[in-house]
Amino acid sequence: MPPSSTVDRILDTAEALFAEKGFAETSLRAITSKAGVNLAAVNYHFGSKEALIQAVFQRFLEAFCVRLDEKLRDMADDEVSLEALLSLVSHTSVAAQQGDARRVAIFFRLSGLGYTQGQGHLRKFLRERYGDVFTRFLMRLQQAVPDVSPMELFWRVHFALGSTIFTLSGMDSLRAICKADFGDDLGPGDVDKRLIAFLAGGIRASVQAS
Amino acid sequence: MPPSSTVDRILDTAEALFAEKGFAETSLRAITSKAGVNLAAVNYHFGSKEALIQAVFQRFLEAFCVRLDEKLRDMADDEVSLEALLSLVSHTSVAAQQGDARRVAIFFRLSGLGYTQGQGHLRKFLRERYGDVFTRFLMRLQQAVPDVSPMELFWRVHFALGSTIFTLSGMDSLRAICKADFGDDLGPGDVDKRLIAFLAGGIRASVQAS
DNA sequence: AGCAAACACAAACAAACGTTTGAAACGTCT
DNA sequence: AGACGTTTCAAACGTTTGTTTGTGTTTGCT
Repeated sequence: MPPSSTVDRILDTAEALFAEKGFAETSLRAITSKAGVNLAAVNYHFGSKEALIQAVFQRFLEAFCVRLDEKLRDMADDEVSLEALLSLVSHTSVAAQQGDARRVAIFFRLSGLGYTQGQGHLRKFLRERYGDVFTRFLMRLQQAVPDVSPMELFWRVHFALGSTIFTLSGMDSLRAICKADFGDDLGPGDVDKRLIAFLAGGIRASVQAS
Repeated sequence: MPPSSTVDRILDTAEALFAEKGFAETSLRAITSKAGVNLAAVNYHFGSKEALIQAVFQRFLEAFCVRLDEKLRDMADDEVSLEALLSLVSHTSVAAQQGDARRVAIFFRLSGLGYTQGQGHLRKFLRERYGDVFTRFLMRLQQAVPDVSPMELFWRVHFALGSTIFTLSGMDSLRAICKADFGDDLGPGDVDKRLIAFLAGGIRASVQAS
């Protein structure tokens, strides 16, 4: 095991508990006792609870953004479809978590919480640190749907982001309901396909005259 | 003013503070001091903090569901377009808050928090109490897009719900960004139009072969 | 071996939390 | 007026929170 497994155990446990209960609802004592480390370890290694939250985010986002950026550069100047770009995000998310679909869901759940909770100082942090990757992705999207004006695209991307975060946040519950109501047991990949089709349809929607 | 203005002042203040900071992050002391009432008033009038949260929800949802149900019955067996149904939700939300767009945003922000936070016992409460109105609305949607299978529609409605909650949760921030980046100062109505177009496009998207 | 830095640990800290208490103030009856 | 139920209020309750402290223990370097 790694030289400092305490740090990793804290990060892993915090990630899971934050996603399950939320930030404020998860105490350091719950994290440390479940992780099997001393209570003071959090403040020793991370400084504070808020710094822990940022560290949890950063660990995923770093991996995700690096991989996404690589793939975007690999595409060079190729023309890529809207669906391909959306799938890219999905696949990169999964790959950045070493194929663990459960952790992908956890991360998006965290994103949703972080996006709405916490006065947005987390959002500013993300924008400053990974804003350029996001901008690069946005330009690719614009190439894929040249008929949609930049401002329209801005809004639609955020609409799509909402769907994604919301869906992946509660995917387990939704899949359970789906199975109960329709008898269809969908895998995570099936949901992804449906979501991407929905998002592509929305982003491509013709602008209606007002 | 009403006979019991204490209850209303608590509800109003709690609604705003919950939306701003989240449930766990908002203390009863913050609510009561801002509302200008005694700390013990919450437990006296509502019983507990959790009961307060439910009361805040119920006040809006009751008004919303009653109005939505009325409008749905008024439509009788008319054929209504998908866009018209989505607009109906939007207009009903605004009407149920007496035209106060700020409070509509607050409510959707609360919905988003309630949907992800709190182990879902709030979601169960909503489903039990207002599930039939939701079902009735869903049947109308199905009529509007008969080509989409029921299960597909189930998923797409939840995708749409995610977009809506997420967007209206952070609409103010997004509008500020939009103004800064594009110089376009959109009103809440403009965002609604764009959101509805996006949702309609997504819900109507053709199912792709897998 | 010996020293210093890094880490783990139990214990305690002050602050904030939701909730309860008992008495004061209020309005409404007969 | 007096008595009653309702509401308000300041104060305190017992927990739980994040953080800090002091003291061991381990680790790596010379």
